Amino acid sequence: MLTSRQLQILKVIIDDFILTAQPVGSRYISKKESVESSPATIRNEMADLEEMGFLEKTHSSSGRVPSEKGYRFYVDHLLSPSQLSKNEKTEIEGTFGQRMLEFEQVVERSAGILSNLTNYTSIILGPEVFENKLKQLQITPLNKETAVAVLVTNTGHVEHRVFTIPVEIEPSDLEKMVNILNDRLKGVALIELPNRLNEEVFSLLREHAEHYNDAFHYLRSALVDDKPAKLYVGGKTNMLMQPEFRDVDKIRSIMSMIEEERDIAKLLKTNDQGIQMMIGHENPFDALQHCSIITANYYLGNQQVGTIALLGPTRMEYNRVVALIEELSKNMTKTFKEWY
Amino acid sequence: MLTSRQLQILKVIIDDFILTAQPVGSRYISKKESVESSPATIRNEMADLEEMGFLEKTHSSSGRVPSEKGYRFYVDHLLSPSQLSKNEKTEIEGTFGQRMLEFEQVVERSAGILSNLTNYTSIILGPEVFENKLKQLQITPLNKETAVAVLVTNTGHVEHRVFTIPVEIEPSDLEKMVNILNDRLKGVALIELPNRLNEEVFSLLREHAEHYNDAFHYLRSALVDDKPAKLYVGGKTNMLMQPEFRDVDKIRSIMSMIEEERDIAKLLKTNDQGIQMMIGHENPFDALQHCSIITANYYLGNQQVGTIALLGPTRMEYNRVVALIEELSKNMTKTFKEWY
DNA sequence: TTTAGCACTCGGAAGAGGTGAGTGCTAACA
DNA sequence: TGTTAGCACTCACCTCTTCCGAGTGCTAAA
Repeated sequence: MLTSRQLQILKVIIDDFILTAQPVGSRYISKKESVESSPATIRNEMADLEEMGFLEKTHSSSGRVPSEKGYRFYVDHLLSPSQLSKNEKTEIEGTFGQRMLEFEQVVERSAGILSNLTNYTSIILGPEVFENKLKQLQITPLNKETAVAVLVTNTGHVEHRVFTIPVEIEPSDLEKMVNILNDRLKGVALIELPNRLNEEVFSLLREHAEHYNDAFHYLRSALVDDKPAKLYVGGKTNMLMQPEFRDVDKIRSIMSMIEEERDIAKLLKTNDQGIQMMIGHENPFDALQHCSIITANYYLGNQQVGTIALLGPTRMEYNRVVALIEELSKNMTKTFKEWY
Repeated sequence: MLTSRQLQILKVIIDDFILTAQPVGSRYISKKESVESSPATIRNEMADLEEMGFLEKTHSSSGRVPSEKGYRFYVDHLLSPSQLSKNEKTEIEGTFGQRMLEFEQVVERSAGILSNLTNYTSIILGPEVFENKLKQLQITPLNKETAVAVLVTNTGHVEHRVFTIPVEIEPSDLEKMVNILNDRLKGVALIELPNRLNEEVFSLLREHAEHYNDAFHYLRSALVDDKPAKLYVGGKTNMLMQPEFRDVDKIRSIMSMIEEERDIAKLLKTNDQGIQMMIGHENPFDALQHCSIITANYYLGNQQVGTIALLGPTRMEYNRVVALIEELSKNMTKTFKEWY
């Protein structure tokens, strides 16, 4: 167990290193109000903390730097989420005070706020669209060969897909067909659509007109939804301002990963409640070994639909960031609740 | 006027510098097959070329490096667009050989091809949506207060906007209303919609039901289209591989500009036919002073709708890039032509 | 247990010297 | 008159050394 002096010293070191990115020395710590001891005593304590794995040295005669274990201990035991500053409050209230009607808008602005206020990169994982329920289907012919199917879901999300149609289809037939489809498919989850089409609707359509065999085939392909959850990224260039990422190669691997989307999306997809943190090697990706990721989920009603995350160096302002993310996920959840 | 030997030397220098990013010396040039003279002669010519402003030295005893004027002369007079390589051909044909139905898909893949094959950053400016003509309008109520308006245009583009509705509206009334709107607004350009609504439709709606005063107001706001043309960017991280952009600050200003979108969009918006090039300071933005931008337009029918561009260092493989962009803009134009 | 003192370590800045790729200039040559 | 060989010169870059200072660990005294 750590003594209270060790706790204090560890906290001072991490707090200071987060601010300056410079190794912290014993003399400097001794001058802090919160610590009374002399540099020599502090050196002894630091040596102990290093032995326990909470601190590291960059070279044999340098000051101390937090290890990943140190950060982990810090966020688990020493973290006191800070109050939001006036500036932060006004920015959040200014945005969520406005009436927003579109999901994308809320998410995009949230990502913007998060990256603006932190100088880190914000990543928001959107909802899995395929869980949405169909509210209305519309098919609009574009020319002789193609038509566009538009699906509006219960959450106000709009999907569209262009597909080929058999030449023979008549406008009036099409209308009939769309009516049947709407009648039978309303309320069905998008991912279920192709199946439902098979079971119920096919026979029904067949009764009402010819040539539906072909049409059916094409329509079905149009209704298959294989789009992954969308990723909203804010402040991509913020990473370039962090001193630990002055190295172009490091930055490139991180940015490639963000651009790739797939791995990041997988990483963020959790169902856990509250704030989650991954510090350095706690995530499996080489590119993110010097990064920390803080995530929180947001909800639509009681259902968790997406994740809001912040990507920064392991030397992250955890206390500020945690407060911010908590506040934002609350605001998002609240906004969505008002809609439904 | 330049002698043919000077032309040859200039070409060798630029070709080589584009490949290696290293200053080119006289001894090296003299060993090239295409040049017969001795290093001393070449030095004399190089001194002349420098005096004329086509070459520069990085320091007093370094080899020569092309100046922006040099590049400009090169692309104007020495450029022989290269044949596409087998690799390039298969990648393009592989993509455009598939049947693609959606505009976004074509543009996104084109951007992908361009950045993959070049290691530069590709930027494609989408069409101005507001010029599209309305094909079908649909309004779907989401809850008591909001509805989503979906607009399908003649190009298969789908726009949607959530808007507030007055509480009193009945489903059957809504259907009537949508029918009237579709009847009156089909074929109208999106940007014209709000006006048309004023002139013709308002009175018509009024005759058919009460409460349209309010509904009208909200609907109108939903039909205002202020979205700028969309930007499709591919290979954002490619810039980080160019040796001239090892400097994090340079990269940051370039990436911020791309992320910003507004200035880039303005820069790309041209009506000129054929390939356009901006070399270094020929563009007005500080961040892009060491970049070149090659653009070509693509067409929908005879109408120019968007621009396809490649952003790289001034030391760009102009001959390859020009051939590629030409080929791609042709393929895009052709694909779109088949649709309409 | 704490602290003062001291020798020690190491990164980083500054300077010196050497190397090599490249130049410009001059004078001889075809 | 244009071309070329020869040569002195320049400058980036590398390496080696030196010096400095911030910081350490250890020891012995308080």
